[in-house]
Amino acid sequence: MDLTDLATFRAVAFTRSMTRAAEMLGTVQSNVTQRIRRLEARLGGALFDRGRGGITLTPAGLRLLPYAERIAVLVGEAGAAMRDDGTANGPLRLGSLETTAALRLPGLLASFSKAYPAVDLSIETGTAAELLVAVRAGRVDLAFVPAPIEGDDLESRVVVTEELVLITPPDASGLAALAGCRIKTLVLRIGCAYRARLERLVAAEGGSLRVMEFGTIDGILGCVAAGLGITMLPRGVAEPWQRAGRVAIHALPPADAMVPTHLVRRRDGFASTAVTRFLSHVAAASL
Amino acid sequence: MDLTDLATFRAVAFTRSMTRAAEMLGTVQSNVTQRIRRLEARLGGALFDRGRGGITLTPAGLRLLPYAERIAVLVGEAGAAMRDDGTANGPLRLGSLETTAALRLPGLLASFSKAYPAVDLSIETGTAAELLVAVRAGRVDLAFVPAPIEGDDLESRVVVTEELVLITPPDASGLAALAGCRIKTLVLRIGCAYRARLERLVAAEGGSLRVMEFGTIDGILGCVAAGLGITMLPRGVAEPWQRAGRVAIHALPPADAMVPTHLVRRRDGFASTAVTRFLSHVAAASL
DNA sequence: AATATCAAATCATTTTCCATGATGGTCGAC
DNA sequence: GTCGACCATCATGGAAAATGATTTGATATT
Repeated sequence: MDLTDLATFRAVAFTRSMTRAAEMLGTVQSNVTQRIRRLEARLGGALFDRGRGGITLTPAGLRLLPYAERIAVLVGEAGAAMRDDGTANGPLRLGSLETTAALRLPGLLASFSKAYPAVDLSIETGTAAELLVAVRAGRVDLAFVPAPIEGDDLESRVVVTEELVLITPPDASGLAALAGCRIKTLVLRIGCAYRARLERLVAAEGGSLRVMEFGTIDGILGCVAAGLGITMLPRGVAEPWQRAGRVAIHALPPADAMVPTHLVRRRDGFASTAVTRFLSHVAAASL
Repeated sequence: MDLTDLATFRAVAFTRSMTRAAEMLGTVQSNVTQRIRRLEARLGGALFDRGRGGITLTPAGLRLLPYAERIAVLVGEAGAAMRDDGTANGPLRLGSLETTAALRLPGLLASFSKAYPAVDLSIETGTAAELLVAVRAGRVDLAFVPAPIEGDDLESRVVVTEELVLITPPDASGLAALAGCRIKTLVLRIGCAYRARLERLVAAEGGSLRVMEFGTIDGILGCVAAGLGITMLPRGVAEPWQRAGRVAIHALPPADAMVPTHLVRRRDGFASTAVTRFLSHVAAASL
């Protein structure tokens, strides 16, 4: 079995087309066909059903796919492990919620980057669910996500606890005003972790929600300031806007408000020196 | 990175010689040299120190080796997973203590083999520690080992509890006779799991041990019968010899005597249909 | 010091393998 | 029917791998 064959297999499974897999891999269709056929011959069974309108994985192919993924991840890590010479260098891929990125990371990354200039930091933002997928797939080394983390293949540590607050236009009253109303709420992304909390809270007060999705935090706050709706964000993100008098902040009952942020990583993944250093850097810094 | 390169790397690391690695792989030395050099060039660092009297792994090579092993295991399992069509067939590799193999397995294997004739059973015997290594390395699918099992990468289930008994020549008295004596004991292998118990027991009575190592259970029992020393084995193994009047069996206090035998497997390993069937077969059978 | 020995590196040659582009076949849409 | 999309097949040039012979280097032996 050849690693190139496995990569080809993954590409075909992903695109469900040999032709598209070929261009994804930067090669020609006949090459893909040949590799797949050879792989099938070697393994002694069909991996794809060639049918009308594209090709689909056979049961055997379905069983092989997760192994192909795991092997690909492992091969990538093998190279990283070998290259790691005990000094913190190379890439360090972080994942984070947009709010965490805006609120907590700038100072942290600046000091870490100053301490370890040889590390290439990169940050990917997304919802908690997306980040966990990325960690599991090995696309990011570490991710900051709000609890809870399920699954024993991941290892996590609470690094900071955010206080979520309700954010309204400056003239609105607090939580009580939610009762019975039909309120427009503004969220960052559809899968946003804070959204569920906001929905629960509003529902508990007898209100109901309409949701608007935004791409940026400033966009949300700007619209709240303009009276378009309400939102729920960490206190630190909203405070500058409050001080400017553009929005009002309303504290929530602690049971609803406190969200621990975990720094999570794959348990069986390779912990590069850069990862190790970052973990202790986070532990030493007070976020 | 090529899988063949990784295989040659493993072979060289294992044999600590390119020449011997070559013959292990069925190729020529120059080929091995070239592959290693190419691998080193691609990964950007030396894997071996070519020094006086053979070659040794560099730190980078040491870091790479466990990945090479894991990838090799995974590739093997990938093939098995793909081939598995839901019927129990193909190889099923079991590990067991010699005593368990003699006492518990014959009936079990006979009935399983009759129920699933397409499964190729093979058994490897060794000490508990050796068996756990074999399970972790993927050399065996399932192993029968005495407790305790440590590590959360393994999954185990108690399948039977053995009663260990003290075995002496027919004319000897029981445990009390150990006090203050210097006794020759007979064990199967140096790392034998029962040995530690025997030592503890004798030490508690104020005796001390000299150990003789044997290759077979019958060898041990024969020597005990001949008055050469004492041993400790599961009751079932010794009973035929007792009935023949050749040895005496002395029960031990239950706290020392009862040893649960676990059936253990890798948690993240691929459970072939044959493995699944064997597990339920064991659960159904009364050992 | 000369040399025998052993293992790895190097080199030239043969062989194998692979990517490519062209072509053919099949199925569905129009 | 014909066109378009898609995969299979085939021949070929080129690249990479395996091979056997040779060289280099280190070590032990006398």
